[in-house]
Amino acid sequence: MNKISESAVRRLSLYLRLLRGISGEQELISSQELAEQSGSTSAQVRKDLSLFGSFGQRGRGYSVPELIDTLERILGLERRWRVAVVGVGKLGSALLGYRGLSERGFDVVAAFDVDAEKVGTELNGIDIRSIDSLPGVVQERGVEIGIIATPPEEAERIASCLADAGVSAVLSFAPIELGDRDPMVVRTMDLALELERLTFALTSARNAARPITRTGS
Amino acid sequence: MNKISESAVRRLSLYLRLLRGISGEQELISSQELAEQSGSTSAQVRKDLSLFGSFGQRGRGYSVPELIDTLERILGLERRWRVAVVGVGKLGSALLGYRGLSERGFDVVAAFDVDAEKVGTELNGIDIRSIDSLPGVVQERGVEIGIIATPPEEAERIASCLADAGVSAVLSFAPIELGDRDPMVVRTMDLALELERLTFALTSARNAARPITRTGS
DNA sequence: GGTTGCTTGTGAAGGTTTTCACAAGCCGCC
DNA sequence: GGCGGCTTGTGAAAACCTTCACAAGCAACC
Repeated sequence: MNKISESAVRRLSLYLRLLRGISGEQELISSQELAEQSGSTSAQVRKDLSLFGSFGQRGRGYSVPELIDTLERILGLERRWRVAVVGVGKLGSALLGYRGLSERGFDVVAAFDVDAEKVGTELNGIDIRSIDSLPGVVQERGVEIGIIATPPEEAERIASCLADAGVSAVLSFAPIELGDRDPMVVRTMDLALELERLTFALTSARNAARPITRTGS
Repeated sequence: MNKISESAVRRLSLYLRLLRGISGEQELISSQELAEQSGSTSAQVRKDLSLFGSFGQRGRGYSVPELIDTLERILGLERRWRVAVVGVGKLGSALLGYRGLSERGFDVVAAFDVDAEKVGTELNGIDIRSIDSLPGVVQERGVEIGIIATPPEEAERIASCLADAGVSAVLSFAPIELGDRDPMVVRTMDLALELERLTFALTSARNAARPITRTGS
């Protein structure tokens, strides 16, 4: 199979989310409609889907339930995934209670923290365990994906720990670059970086008028 | 000025974060070093920077402090930005207490919620106000960026409300598509969508072997 | 059954981003 | 001052992604 671009995958996820939202209300959907809802173009939608096969009916459009099934299959969502949250600070706690995860097929089955005060307590039905017990718990509960919500200083160590424990993928909220740990897939979400993309957009019009020059002498 | 791609902006933010991390330890850095740390290539680094001018010294590399200044200028970070958090649930509370924001130049100066129980209380030094008072507070405190951390049902209304109040940009955590509200810049962070990118990566090798076919008859 | 209207799937064209490769330029040393 | 080692900045090439445009195919209606 050809390599699928990151942007295509992102759009496929988006289509799926939109389709689930209209499921039941509508039997068929055209690439045009899906394009409007996703802020894309109908050609793009068709191209994205055609990367994986032919799912539509010419003259009619795509069957909503079938397309949902297909996209779930493509994205690996025909089953649920077991997730562990590492770092039960404010962000970690928020994630433990986030319904949006289980609604989309992700079950948080474990939580870890270094803080001895937290270890042993329970939050949203998940017992908080110490980092030391991570390898054992990951194996027992079949954790496949880790979410790192620790301070940045610890993220590197936690990533190694998760990799050693056999976790396949990690989503990190720590604003540091985590080195590759093949075959574990790592992705970082940096909130401030996303805000910086906004400030760039807000500022770039102004910069266009007065080009950036070096500071100092 | 030529249009700058989203991916270039993302990388520039990343370079800046890395440079700040080594500031003081090192006077000069080569595109090669920056590439290694950011998981890119030296040619890419040089191209990204050359989009805005010539900041390096041939044979030596880039001055770390100068490059930090330059990147801050490019990204619009030579000044601090005033941010409001809308929705003080678990995620919103986590954001109000997140030091990573102020460290990177973003000051949370206001917080809003619909819950009458929360309105009037204070969290991390920020008073929580009702949504009704949003337009006034936004204007008084000069809020420029909004962060939407409400349930998805409310996100659309809040986005309109922020746009009407004159906020220039919004980062939303609600997993729904927010329509364009020109000239307000809107960006959505969907946690589950990021996890889906991971499950796609984990699954795609398998799918390559047995192509996706339509379900049903 | 033929005609009309609509929508998919897809080669080809067009556009954008990344990579390549090298001249230009800086530094330090002899 | 000239040479050698190193690194930038940048055209050109390659790779990649998006848009275009149209044949192929479905459905409904006469």
